[in-house]
Amino acid sequence: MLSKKTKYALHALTYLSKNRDKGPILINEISREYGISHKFLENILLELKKAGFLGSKKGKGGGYYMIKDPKDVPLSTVIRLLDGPIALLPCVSLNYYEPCEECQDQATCGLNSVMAQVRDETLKILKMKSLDDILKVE
Amino acid sequence: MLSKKTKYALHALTYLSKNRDKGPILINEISREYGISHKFLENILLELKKAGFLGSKKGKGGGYYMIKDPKDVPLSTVIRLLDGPIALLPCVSLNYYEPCEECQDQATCGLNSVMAQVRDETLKILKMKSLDDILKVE
DNA sequence: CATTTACCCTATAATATTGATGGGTTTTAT
DNA sequence: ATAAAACCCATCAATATTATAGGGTAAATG
Repeated sequence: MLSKKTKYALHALTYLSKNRDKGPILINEISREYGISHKFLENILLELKKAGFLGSKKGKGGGYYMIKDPKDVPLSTVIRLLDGPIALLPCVSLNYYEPCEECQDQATCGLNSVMAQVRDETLKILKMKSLDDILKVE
Repeated sequence: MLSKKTKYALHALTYLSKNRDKGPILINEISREYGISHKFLENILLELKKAGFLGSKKGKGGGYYMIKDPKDVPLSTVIRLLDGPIALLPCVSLNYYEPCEECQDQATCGLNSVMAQVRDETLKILKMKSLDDILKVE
């Protein structure tokens, strides 16, 4: 399941995408819009900025704004950033790999190969689908 | 990510599948084999029994044993039983559906439709693959 | 200079999930 | 009758998640 953090991030990103022409947008505006606590959202937006999706401007008239084209923000990247691994097992995670303690031989582990398949199919979709694809209505 | 509970369940099931000819098998034997606490495993085996995968016999010479053919135990069923929903959003879960608070219109929600796709592809694999498929070596 | 607003850090608490434990009951074989 | 083992109940411990709060600093605007 996606965490609220990730959902909030996606909400914020879609909101900022829809309002790209309006210049910097206040944290407060977004948090009010979606009922997210100001401070919690602050952290999320900061992460999104550090990841290169958003820009920001301080001081009066400041706020956050999209840097990237929504088409260039795959859902997989957002989910990984906020939620971590997409894979169902650490031993099949591409970005957060860890060997599994129990299984002796990964190459011949039946579960490993099934979960690698699941990961591949999931990623195929989440990499293809971008922010732009969920903008329609939301 | 799969919980330890689910992983333990899969381990127990594969162990019992491999030893189907040996009659009832002690909780202790399985817990020693995989380093799972006896009590925790007890709960898991009980759930698997109630779900109809396992049978049990009390008293001396008792233990747990497979009832179903491993071919008839899809991974999706085991995961759902122990871990709950497979979907990434409650609003696209087939077995644990809940509407999402934020989104106004599910029919036109872009995220909903993407996650439904992911669910479908994931389920396609996890329904097709059974316990039997992960028995090879493990 | 004063105000605004993002930025950064810490801490806390409430809640949920996950994993583990302890103690006792019932069934069964010998 | 005794011992073995599943069964059942309650609770706790550890961890992660979600959210809130407070304090301040830095930059930009007017």
